[in-house]
Amino acid sequence: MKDVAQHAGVSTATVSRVLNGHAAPTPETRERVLAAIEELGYRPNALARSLRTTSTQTLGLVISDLLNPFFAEIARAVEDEARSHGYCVVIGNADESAEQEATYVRTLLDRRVDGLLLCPATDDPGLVREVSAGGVPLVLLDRTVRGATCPVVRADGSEALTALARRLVGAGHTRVGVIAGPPDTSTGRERTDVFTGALGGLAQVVHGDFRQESGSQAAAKLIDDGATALVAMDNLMGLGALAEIRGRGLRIPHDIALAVFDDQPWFPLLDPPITVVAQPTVEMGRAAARSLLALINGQQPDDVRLTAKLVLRGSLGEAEL
Amino acid sequence: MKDVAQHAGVSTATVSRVLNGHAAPTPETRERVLAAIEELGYRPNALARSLRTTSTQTLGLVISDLLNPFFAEIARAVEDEARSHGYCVVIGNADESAEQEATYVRTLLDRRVDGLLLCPATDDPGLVREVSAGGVPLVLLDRTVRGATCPVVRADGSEALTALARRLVGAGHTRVGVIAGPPDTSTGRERTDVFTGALGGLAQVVHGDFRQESGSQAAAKLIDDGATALVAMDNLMGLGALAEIRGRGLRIPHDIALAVFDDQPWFPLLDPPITVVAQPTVEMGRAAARSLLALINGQQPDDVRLTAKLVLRGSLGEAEL
DNA sequence: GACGGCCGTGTAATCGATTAACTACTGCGC
DNA sequence: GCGCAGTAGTTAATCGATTACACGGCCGTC
Repeated sequence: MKDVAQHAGVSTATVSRVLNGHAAPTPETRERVLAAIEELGYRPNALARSLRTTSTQTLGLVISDLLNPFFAEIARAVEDEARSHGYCVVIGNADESAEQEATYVRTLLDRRVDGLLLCPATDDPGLVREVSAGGVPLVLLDRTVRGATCPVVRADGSEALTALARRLVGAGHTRVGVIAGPPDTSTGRERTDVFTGALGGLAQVVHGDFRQESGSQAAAKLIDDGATALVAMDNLMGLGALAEIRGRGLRIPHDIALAVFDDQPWFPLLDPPITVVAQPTVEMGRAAARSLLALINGQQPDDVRLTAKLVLRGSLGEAEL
Repeated sequence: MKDVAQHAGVSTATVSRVLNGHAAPTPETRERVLAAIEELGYRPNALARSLRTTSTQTLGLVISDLLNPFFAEIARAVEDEARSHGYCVVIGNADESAEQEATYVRTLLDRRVDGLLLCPATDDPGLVREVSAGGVPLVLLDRTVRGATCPVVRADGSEALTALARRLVGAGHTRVGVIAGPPDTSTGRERTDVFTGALGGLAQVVHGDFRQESGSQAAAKLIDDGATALVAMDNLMGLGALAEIRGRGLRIPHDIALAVFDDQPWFPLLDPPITVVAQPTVEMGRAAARSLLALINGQQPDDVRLTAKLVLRGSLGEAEL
């Protein structure tokens, strides 16, 4: 910056003013400064600027698993929304581990992100408190924690799950195997509670960990126990269940029905296409980013609750259509 | 930091030494400082530290599309490798747009990443030159550019594609539709060249843009032109082709054969499972991160060329088995 | 013609760390 | 008792920006 100033025959203050679009500098001075910048290929140091202004124009996003298309879509939406407001997003991959999640959150705080978007790995409010104590704007996404005091953005699947349960009962299923998420996550618990409640005793629950392998294992157990329908509460576990079903040579929906929480672009291409509860991922990501930006600007955004929809496609059998 | 120093009755220099594990401070002093840090909940400001040390312990990664599982896997692998060396990764999503790619690269440079990993959207070496001119360590990943002067990490699919072509010819296919990538990307061109060369005149090529929609359109055109086999040069275009095939009620492999470049976890679950050329994504990501770290440490890593493998699964028909 | 106001720039303090150079103290040998 | 080496800790410069305040020139008014 000093070089630029010297080159243009002005002080660094003037260079800074030109850079930040202040009213002061003469058009002529401005021109000289811009020429010098161009000539020297100068680019301002964002670190120094942030240090001085205490604003990084950066949002932190800590998600549970980048390989899960659900979170990838959310990340993408958050990024789009943030960018359109001049913010940049730094993504942290917690890998469904509370420990790694904490590490990432701290790293992001150390780098002074202007706000943080978090998909908490567990119910534990400890980390959320830590962030709040630091006074950093925080919005929870997809999942919440016990006694959360910050805005939460998530999808409500109750209606869709209730409708799904009704279909299954109506189709005469007697044992519905539920491949549930971890009981220490809000989404894991809530979805399972609503769904088993609506099934009224027909449900048999096995908990997985939101990963493919656990889906296969849970499916195996449930099939062995005589389940006539399987419902996976997350798309990766759904993939695992599907693999197990195929591995055993069972046919959907003839031998067993299947439904999955979270849609995927390839679900409609299976034979039969998979019935799902589809979350509005893009909306969730955008809404979360908007809430966080509002919080950063001193407003108090409300919680956002979007609605997940039941998409019937055929994997439950004719009964559904 | 001043607060901590005051609290512990020492100077900021001493606090800094404790923080950085310097030899100087007495165990007793160290203890007092750590206690003060603990008590005040102090966390060092990474911006200030980086400004002073000119090292951010951060790698930039600019990929073409986060929603493409191929890149998501790479990102994941890069992150793992980087983290294990104490580095953090900032991901930028270029969305297959050269403009957005340039924006991201500049943003990352402004934030003074210690090194940059780039999956270039096009062949154009302009951006690569810009980065090199800035003296920032750079490694190209998956794709290269014309006259690249930096290390490149990629997968070689020639062997697999040649074998694939041989199978198709052997099975008696007369018109093979190739859904190619953009001709201004190295992967798009190379894969197509090798494959059509090996097919010796049986190939009909339509270019897509590495996205699902373009895959469907290309497939439609090729099917209309009487293709008996379709090969998509990227997994998203493969997904699009599959959708088009299903949409027309065609059966694989009876009516048409299909193979895709890039594997996906759900390809084996289709009926029939899809034959693919599988790239070693995790290896690629790790290798790229390692090369970049080597470059940062002043070494001169070689280009890395990994091998993609043909995985036969059934979507080419009995001929393949 | 002198004075007050306004405008474009420059000077210098500041953000929060790191670190070279210096100071103060301890203890040892002669 | 004195000097010297060695060690623990402090002072202050520095990284590259932003910005409050000061300064000097120009113009209009009485």
